[in-house]
Amino acid sequence: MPHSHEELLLRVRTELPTDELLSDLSDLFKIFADSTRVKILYALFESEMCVCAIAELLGMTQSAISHQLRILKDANLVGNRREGKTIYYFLSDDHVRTIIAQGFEHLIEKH
Amino acid sequence: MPHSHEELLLRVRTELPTDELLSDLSDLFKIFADSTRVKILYALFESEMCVCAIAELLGMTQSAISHQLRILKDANLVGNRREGKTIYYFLSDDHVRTIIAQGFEHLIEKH
DNA sequence: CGTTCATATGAATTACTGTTCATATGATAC
DNA sequence: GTATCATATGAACAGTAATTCATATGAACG
Repeated sequence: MPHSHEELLLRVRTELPTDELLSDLSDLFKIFADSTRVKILYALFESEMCVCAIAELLGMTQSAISHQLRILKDANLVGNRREGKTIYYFLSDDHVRTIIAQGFEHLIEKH
Repeated sequence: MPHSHEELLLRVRTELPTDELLSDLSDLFKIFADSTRVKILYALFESEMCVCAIAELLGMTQSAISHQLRILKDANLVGNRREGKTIYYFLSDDHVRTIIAQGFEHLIEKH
């Protein structure tokens, strides 16, 4: 330590959220940290889609998409409904849009 | 495929950003997808800090913090300045605050 | 010069994560 | 019932990523 930073450390420590909350926060961002999941979410911006349509859109196997949809659903970012044999997935709320849009803005600004 | 979804696929395909852009986007979120990095960024909300102060604050080794700071710097999320032997890190812009705040809002809303 | 302090870095290890493959579930139609 | 279609799931594999350890850089001070 260059010189005593005790006051700073104390102040920052009191302002810092709990480990649990910060861990939850990074867990949330983990979901957006995979391009397949981002593509799925982006696709659902337009319209609800069934699993096989998403798979065809992204050129990936049904299994891979299904695994990712489970992660998105566990995180409450998407919901689904059954219609016969087909299951349609959709965005569960508009927070997803905002978070992704925010990331996009940052990218664009940094060209 | 349950029945023809060709029109939908075509429409979504045209709206979907390029693979490269979506990949960049998930790469950006990857940086927020680790609790150590989120803690570092959150600490820097308050004030610029030297490496050893961050290490002490988080109770981690200097090496671990240094590795993570490099990642944050490569992503242009933090900058640094030297003052003698000490190197101070700081947030490079306010986009970081916005992105993290947005994530927080989502967490809080979902309790 | 050499020593010390603050930080950076490369390699190794461990832990995690995404995809594939094979198989299971679950609904419809016959 | 059986067959088929859409989806889910578990295990295995491969790639990635965070931390540790040892060491290197680089500045200040004697």
